Order: sequence, then structure tokens, then C-alpha cells
Amino acid sequence: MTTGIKTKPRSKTKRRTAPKEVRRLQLIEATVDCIAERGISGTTMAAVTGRAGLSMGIVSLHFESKDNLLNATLTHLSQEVRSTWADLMKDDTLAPAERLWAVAMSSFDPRIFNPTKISVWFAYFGEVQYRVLYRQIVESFDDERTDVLEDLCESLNAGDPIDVASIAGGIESFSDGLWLNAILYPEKFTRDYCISQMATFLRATFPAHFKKPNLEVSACQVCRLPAVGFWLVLQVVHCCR
Amino acid sequence: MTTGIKTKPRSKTKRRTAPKEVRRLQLIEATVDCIAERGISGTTMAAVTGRAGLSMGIVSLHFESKDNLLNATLTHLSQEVRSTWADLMKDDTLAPAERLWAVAMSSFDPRIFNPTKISVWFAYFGEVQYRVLYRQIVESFDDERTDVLEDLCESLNAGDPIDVASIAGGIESFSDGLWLNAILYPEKFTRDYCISQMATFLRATFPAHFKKPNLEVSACQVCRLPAVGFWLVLQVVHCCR
DNA sequence: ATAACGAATGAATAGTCATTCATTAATCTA
DNA sequence: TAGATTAATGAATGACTATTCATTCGTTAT
Repeated sequence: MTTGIKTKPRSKTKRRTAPKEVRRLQLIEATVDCIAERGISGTTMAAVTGRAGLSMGIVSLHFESKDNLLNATLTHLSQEVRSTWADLMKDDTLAPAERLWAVAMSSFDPRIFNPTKISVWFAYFGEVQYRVLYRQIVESFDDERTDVLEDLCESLNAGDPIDVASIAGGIESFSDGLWLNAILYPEKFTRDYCISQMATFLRATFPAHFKKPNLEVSACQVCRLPAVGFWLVLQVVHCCR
Repeated sequence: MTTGIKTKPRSKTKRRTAPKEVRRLQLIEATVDCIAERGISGTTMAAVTGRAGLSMGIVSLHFESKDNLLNATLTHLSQEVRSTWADLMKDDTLAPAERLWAVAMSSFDPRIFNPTKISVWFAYFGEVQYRVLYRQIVESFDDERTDVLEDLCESLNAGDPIDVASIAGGIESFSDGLWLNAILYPEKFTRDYCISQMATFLRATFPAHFKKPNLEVSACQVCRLPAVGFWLVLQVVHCCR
């Protein structure tokens, strides 16, 4: 056989150069798509670069290593979430109650609340236990949001600081749980459903600020008069290990 | 050098055979530990079998493939969670409010609420988007728990079915969110903190049935150490006189 | 137009890991 | 006890993948 077949067919579209930031973003977005489709361990460099329409070597050129690309992608996702709520805070015509509502509901903004993005988040959460850097990245952005939530709760509540931290923790936990269920059970946990769940949570937590007609003092279920119940104290004993 | 060094030092402990179920459980438990330490993709067959004190080939003998082992491990975890709440349901002396409380709080039973188990759960959640079987396994067990929660809410609430499903969904989401935060921020989201969060949630949702806990310390009735269990103070709504 | 520069390529390398299977050991049966 | 059966081993295999780097090619400056 003739080894002369060095025809170099040259790909149809000519190779183009682009600014560093364009290439970085292009690779990060391809990484997000790959992780959603195949998970972090299934996200090979060949898959990422192929999806970005670039060659294998490009990652080490712009990110040095796969680990760095993964870190940069998580940071990108965190910044995206941050700007979703932080942008809403710029509107200083909003009252504290409105601001709290807006921040809590921003978790369900379609830009961040969609199957692709959420599943990528949980791909990272799945490794947070043994990847110190992942936890640090998530924490640094979460801390900021927690502070804002606590301040807002404080201004609504004027309660003691412990309760304020606890309420903020509750809002964040509930939000995270709804995200998880949105990928586990997308049929039931739609965007609208999650929003109404969060609305119920906020109304129950701040009945004075968010009106809810139904939450009343208990009545006897049969006679409808105010309950005159008695208290039963019961210990649930743990098992001895 | 002499190639005669085929001394076959034979490991100190003789090789032992064991019933299939013993080996299967041994491998599943080693898999749980490995996943907690290195994640699913870092869980190599060599790591699992090494930790179990067995040889590499043993997995294909008992599970056929790595994928099967991973599926069996998730099923095992699901069954463990199921039995944690289902065992509590066997006590038919409990009133509906007590049963609801018990099921909701069972998520924080130390047997399933600990860093190792929770991080393994989230390792699986991270792949649920593209591993159909993982979702099916989780769903089959979750459905059962959802049904129980809905029935219990129904018996407390006598409300319309839509609200009942929504409340059950809220309890489950909140529980999941607390789990996630327990591995993200273990310092803050301790077991006690999560229990008090869930208590607040239940009280806000069923103010007629659950009231503020009365804080008493007691000892476990068996081991005499301070109880790891919790006090449940619940209001029994009177019946018509 | 040409040279110099650096962005981009992708074949080759080196390493990892799931799976296989010939062999060995324990246990059972006759 | 001998032979048969089943459990377990672990070196070898083959498939896959992150990273490297010599080469190619687009762009800019002269």
C-alpha cells in the first residue's frame, strides 16, 4: 500500500482563533452539557472538546487540567445562581418582605431551575464529601446568600438571632430539597409546584407578612369549636446500639 | 536470580468460604464505605474487594458486574431507609399524629442519618439523571413512603386530597434538603438541628396537632445514657363532648 | 508579500480499571 | 479416604482516557 495517503482532508470549516474568554466559556458550557448527559466521571475530555467543536488538546491550553475545568465549571454555576438573586437585590424600591420573597423564589428562575442545570449541581454535590474544593466553592457563595436571608428575616421578624439563622437555614434546606425532587420526580415537582411549595413555607413562617387565609387556630374536627385539647407527652426512645 | 521463588506465602488467615448472602452483604457494605470515601467513579473493584478482604474476582462471582453491585447497593440503602420508618408503623398503639411525627423524624435516625450514608445517597442522586435504574429503585421505595405520609396527613387534616399530596411532598422535600445540608455544612446541620427544623416544619403545617416541645432530658430506658431520642409533645384534639 | 508568533490540533504515550479464567482451596458426598 | 463440587483467587487481558508535544495554520506586524 502507498503510504502517500497524507491527504489531510482538512475539516470543512476552517480553524479559527478566538479570545481566551470565549474559549473558556465555550468549554465550560460544553462541560455542563456533558455532565448533565453522562455525569462527571463520564465527562471525558474527548466528549467535552468534541461537543465544543474543538480538539482534545485545547483543555490543557486553557485550563491546564480536567480538574481545573471542573472547578471552573462549578464556580461558573455558582456565579450564575448568585447573580440570579443578587440582581433582584439591586432594586431598592422593594420592601423587606418583598425582597425575602424574591430571593427565596429566585431558586426557581428558569435560567437555573431546569433539568440540565440541576442535575449538574447534584453531580457536584455527589462528590462534595471528598472533594474539598467543591465544598469550598459552594460554601463561599452559599454563605453570602445565607447572610442576605438572615438580614431579611431579621428585618421582618425582629426576633432573636438564633431563630433568624434557623429560619434562613429552613428556607435554604427546603429550596434544596425541592431541587432534588425536581430531578427525581420531574412530573410532580414542576416549577409551578415548587413555587407554590415555597410560598406555603414562607406564609407558614411569616404569617404576618405573607397572608394565608386558611392557617387558623385549630378547631375540633368534628364540632368546629376551638379545640380544648389536652397535652400528651410521649417519649420516643432510640434503640440502644 | 532464581525464578524458583514461587513460595506462595499464603495469606496468614486461611481462605474461608461463606454463604452467598454473607458475601453479598460484605461486598455491599464495603461498597458503601468506598463510595463515601472516593465516590462512585473512584470506587474500583480493587478498592471494594480489598476493603472486604477478598480478591478481585469475587464481585463477578456474586454480582456478575460492577453495575449490578452498584444497583444492589442502592437497593440495600433503600431497604434500610424503608425499614427505619416501616418498623415504627408496626406499633399500632400510636395515634395518627404520633405516626406522622415518627415517620417524618425517622429520616434522622442515626442508622441512616450519618455522613457516610448520606454522602452515598447523594453520590447516587448525582447520577440519577442518566441512570434510569437508579431512579426506578429510589422511586419504588419513595412511592411507598409518600403513600403512607399522604394517608397520615389525610387522617390529621381531613382536607382535600390535593393539599394532602402537597403537604406530604413538602415533608419529603424538606427532609431531603436537610440531608443535603447535613453533608454540605455538617457543623451547622447536626442531627439535633435537623430534628428541630423538621419539628418547626410540622408544627407550622399542623398547628392543631403539634405544639412546642417541652424540653426535658431523660435517659435511654435500656442503656441509661442520655436519650438520643426526642420528646414529642402532641396535642390530642378533643372529641365532641 | 513575508516572517514571526501563538492558538489549535490530534496522534502517541502512559496509566487506570473492569472483567476473565486457569488454578487453587475448602467443603461435601459416597 | 478419594473424588466431586463449589468458593475464591489474582495475574493477564483488553478497553478506555488524561495528558503531552511536535506540527499545522491563522493572524498580525513589518
